[in-house]
Amino acid sequence: MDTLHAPHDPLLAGLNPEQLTAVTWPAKSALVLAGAGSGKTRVLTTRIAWLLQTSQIAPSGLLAVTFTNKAAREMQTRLASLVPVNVRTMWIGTFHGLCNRFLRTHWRDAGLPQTFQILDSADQQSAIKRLLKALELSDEKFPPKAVQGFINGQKEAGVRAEALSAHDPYTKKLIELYAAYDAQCRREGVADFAELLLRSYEVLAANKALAEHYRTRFHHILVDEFQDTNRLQYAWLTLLAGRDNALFAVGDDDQSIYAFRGAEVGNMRALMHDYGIAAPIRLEQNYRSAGNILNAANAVIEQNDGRLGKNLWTDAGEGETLRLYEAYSDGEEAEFIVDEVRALKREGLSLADIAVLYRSNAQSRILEHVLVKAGLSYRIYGGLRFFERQEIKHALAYLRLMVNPDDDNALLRIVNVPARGIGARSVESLLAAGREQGVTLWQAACGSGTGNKKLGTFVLLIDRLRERAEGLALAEAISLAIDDSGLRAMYQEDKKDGEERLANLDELINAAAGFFPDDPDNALVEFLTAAALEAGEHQAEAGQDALQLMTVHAAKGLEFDAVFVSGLEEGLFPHENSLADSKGLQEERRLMYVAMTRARQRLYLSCAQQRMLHGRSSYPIRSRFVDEVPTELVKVLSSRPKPMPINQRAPWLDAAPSSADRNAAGQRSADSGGWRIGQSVEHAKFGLGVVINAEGSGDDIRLQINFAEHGVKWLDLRYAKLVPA
DNA sequence: AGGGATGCTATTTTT
DNA sequence: TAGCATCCCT
Repeated sequence: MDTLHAPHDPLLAGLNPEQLTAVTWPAKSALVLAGAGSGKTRVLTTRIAWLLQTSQIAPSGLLAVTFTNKAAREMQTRLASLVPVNVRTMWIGTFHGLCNRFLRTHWRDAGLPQTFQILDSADQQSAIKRLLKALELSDEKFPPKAVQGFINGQKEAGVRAEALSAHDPYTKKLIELYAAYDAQCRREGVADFAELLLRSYEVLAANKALAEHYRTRFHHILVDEFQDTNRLQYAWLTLLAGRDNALFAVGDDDQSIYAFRGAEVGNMRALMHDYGIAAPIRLEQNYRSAGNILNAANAVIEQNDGRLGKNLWTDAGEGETLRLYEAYSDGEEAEFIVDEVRALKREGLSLADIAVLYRSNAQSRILEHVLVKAGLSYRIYGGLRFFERQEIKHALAYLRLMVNPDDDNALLRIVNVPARGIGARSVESLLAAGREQGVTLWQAACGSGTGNKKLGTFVLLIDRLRERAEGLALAEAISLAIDDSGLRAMYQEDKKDGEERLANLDELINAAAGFFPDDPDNALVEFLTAAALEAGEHQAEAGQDALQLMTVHAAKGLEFDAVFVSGLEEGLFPHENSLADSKGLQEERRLMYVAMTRARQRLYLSCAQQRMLHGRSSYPIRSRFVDEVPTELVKVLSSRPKPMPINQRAPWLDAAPSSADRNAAGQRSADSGGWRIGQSVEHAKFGLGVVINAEGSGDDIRLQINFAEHGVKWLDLRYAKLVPA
């Protein structure tokens, strides 16, 4: 590194000049354009450490915000290794985590119950469904997801229902729904994710003294992944920063891949404008990837416009060229990848250092299929997380009810789980009672008195649980709830997957035993909050060495020795839903950029000429992104002919026997009676090819096949020996 | 209360 | 194609 400029302070040793500039930036706002693999996290944590070490700020005077819990944890861990501070007491966390902390302190100002509970997306959706039912609106006309999107979108723009107006009746109704939903949440003492942010913002905006208090406190505000902030988050940050505090934002506009959920890359320019930042500090030296990979990625991202501008470089040499493989079919693409992974493994790479990336989750299926066949261990990111499991949600619902009985979502979830004779009609009348009296279901259940004996027993159960949990350690309280609610017994009866669910419930008790609350008297509320804000790892650690499979989105922030970017086809990557406007396409290109910059040494690009999509064969063309990579950086591993365009299908093909469907799905079948256009086949003499046309019927069928080595031929099925390939 | 039939849809996802 | 949600029936 640059020893000439590096001061003697060991904290700063080894930083390159740009990193050093960023770390030792004076107490004023800055935007750091941090390219992939440029040491972003290091800069962020080292700056905090430097500010502390040089006594420019006390640990309490600093606010550091990230998007994910993982990033927050990493920052805390690394900071703790640099300077002797208690990172737990510092305001380092996610936007939502910090807002939650704020609201737990200022719950009165925020008009929330002290024990308010947090709705995750699924909870929010069921709350909305319930609301739609209560208002007798068809979820045909008002799809819960759309309503949810509307509400969250407005909240993330900082807009309440009262501030909205519309002329068309549909939007009017949506606004009404938004208002009714918020009223419902208030009644039940719950807050959704966006609400945490908006409410915090509003409390600060409405309370000058409080805002001033925090502004006097937080002289340095640091933000990670700034390109992912939404409007509300930016407003919240600027509110806290005021005029005098330093807003130190780190981000990369080229890695902005979350516009679809409200991220505003424009916040980067806004920050420069609003805080008089003349130019961003650019971190362009990359410590991750070989030169060829960087040059390829640079060439692709250059096709975008409106960039702040950045060019990654490395002094580590060119490394290997990229490899491109064009397969006949999705199945053959998967086989290629698996073969190649095996070869890499033989060369000494461990599977955990290899990743297969794809644009959409559905693509993992075929890869899994081939991996299982090959006996390679793999790990797929995505899917159900721990706190999203049914049995965990059930258990948490009991706990939530103990803490806040007005939580209707929680009550509805478990009022009859396990079955206690409170069926649909009892629930209906309870809902009706609540609606009539304008109270929560719990209040209605208590009020009904002798009306429903079974409901009374349920109320008693919850009350007794609450009393008995008093004074118990967290893990014991949870264990008690699981036992006395009957959940444990219920899963003991369940032959199907009861065993696994019981194991998960025990895991929940374990998690509670290892949970250290800030305030022991408030352990249960804190635990429930943590469960909502941090739903857990995406999948249990596979433990052993396993190939990593994930979407490109999930790969952001990670790196691997070898990376396969698969399914590089028009319509898939870039995805067809993004092709309508250039904004969408440019986000897809950033996605490609993210994918490519995950690789340290070797980068494979692959695509297929035939792919099953929504149950049909499609014949995509190779992604434009592949062609945006300079050819001299790519070694083409295969160049096989594309199937001819299909102008007309033979009528009999559309009524193909079921065996044809199975063949088309990529499974080998002993019965090779049916063939499909686009299907890969193998011929003893001509080798591999693709069916491109057909004629005849019954015994007299002729197929036109495009062979890789021998070109296009017509074959008579009566004589030709063909096998699916 | 749960299982089977039916129908619809089909990116990306953290908190 | 397949996964799901919903509905209807037992």
